[in-house]
Amino acid sequence: MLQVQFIRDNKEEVIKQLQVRNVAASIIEEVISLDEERRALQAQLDNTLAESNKLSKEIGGYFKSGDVEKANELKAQTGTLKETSKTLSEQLNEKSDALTNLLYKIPNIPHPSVPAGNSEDDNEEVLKEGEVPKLAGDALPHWELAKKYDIIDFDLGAKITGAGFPVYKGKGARLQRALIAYFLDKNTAAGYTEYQVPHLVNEASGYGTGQLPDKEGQMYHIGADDLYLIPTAEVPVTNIFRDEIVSENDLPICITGYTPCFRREAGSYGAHVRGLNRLHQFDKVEIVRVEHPDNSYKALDGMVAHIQGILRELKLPYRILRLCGGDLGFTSALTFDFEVYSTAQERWLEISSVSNFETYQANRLKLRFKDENGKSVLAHTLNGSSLALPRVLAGILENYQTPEGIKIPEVLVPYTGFDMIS
RNA sequence: GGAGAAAUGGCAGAGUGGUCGAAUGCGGCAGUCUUGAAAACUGUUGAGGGUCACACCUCCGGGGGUUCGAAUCCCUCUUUCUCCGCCA
Repeated sequence: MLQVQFIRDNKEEVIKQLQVRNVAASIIEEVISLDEERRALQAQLDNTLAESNKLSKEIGGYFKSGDVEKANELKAQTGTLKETSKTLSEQLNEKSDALTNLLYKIPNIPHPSVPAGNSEDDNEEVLKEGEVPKLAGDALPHWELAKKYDIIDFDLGAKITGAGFPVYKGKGARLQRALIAYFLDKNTAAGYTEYQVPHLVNEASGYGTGQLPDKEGQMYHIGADDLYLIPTAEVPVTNIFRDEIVSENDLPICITGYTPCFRREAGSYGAHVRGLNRLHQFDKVEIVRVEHPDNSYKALDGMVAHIQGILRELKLPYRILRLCGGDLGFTSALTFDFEVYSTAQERWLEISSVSNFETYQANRLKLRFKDENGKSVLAHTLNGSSLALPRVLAGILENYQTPEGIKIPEVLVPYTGFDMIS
């Protein structure tokens, strides 16, 4: 969430910049007035407590010196102070909660380079690269290919669990494993440390990265234990740093991790969710960075370049989009989406999303570092997929299909142990 | 799952219901000494709110309670450790 202090100090600017995301100015006004009320109550409470602390000390003194009468006299005075402080702290809690809840509803301030816009149609294409292969007229979409070569079984997954939980078989399963290993190797070679993290998280972690409270319906919830299945590794990985103060020398912190991801995707249907296009469970390798604020945009560029490198090696046609205000994720200040061209479906598939959250997550997480003056400063957090497996797989199947079978991208052959699915 | 013990500052580890935000050691930082470093010595060193700056307030795993006053007493939750059971 945004920092109240920042909103207070930059009110007009905040209002203006949030208009790109259609946030009403009245909400900001409300934050400011709630904060004022909160601080006024805090001051009153503090004074009341100070008074009663003082009295208690005096009473202690009298008891020590044996002046019980005087002590009891003072004791009588504490009653009303106690009442007052109780009422005040109740009011204060109410205000603080109201303020926090309101702040939870305000999205991150977009970076100045974020274009205005309402939907994905307004995203700005910043780069397009790679050759779209010319396929034979009878080129198949990946779900047909999956069936033809018996490498992914959607019906079987539906039988065991439900729609959106595919079963990978034989070379299909091996290709998945190869991709995970390849991605992790690329990331660790680029300086990211590999982590294995839990796939279920508690409520506090959900709040830490901003999935809660507003995206509650997107996560699977285990009621009996009050845990959530992770929708992305971002949640457990970023929460490693919840309530942490790291040393400035430790920055940047670069972590990569592979996890399955679980998303309810309620309300999704139709042709766009066919095959691997949208799943309830899928695999993803994620990169997460904790950065010094001065360096975070440079780091974002570095992450974009890193993912470009992977896509070039895979020889997949892709493009990079700068998300517009309307399509930008709630917690992000600037996001680049990567899309791979699906030749058989003749459409672009999102395979990565790389974002700088600036201090938005760090403020919720209380993730800070000590600067050179010994002051605690909120760090910047960034993350990106490198990469999401299903759509990369779809892209490979569709773009690498030949009459003889599906060729395996060269860089993956050492990982798969075969160069053709036929 | 059953029985017991514990949770204190970056770490280790004291703490009697009343100047305890907390002894002491280690670590960190600054200084003295040194050509430099080490050692030694001196000082400093938790977080948040609040203020122009002070004052002041809150925090000793989380939440609640007793009390004029709680790190210290009570309840509850969580976590860790030991023993038993089960188990990849």
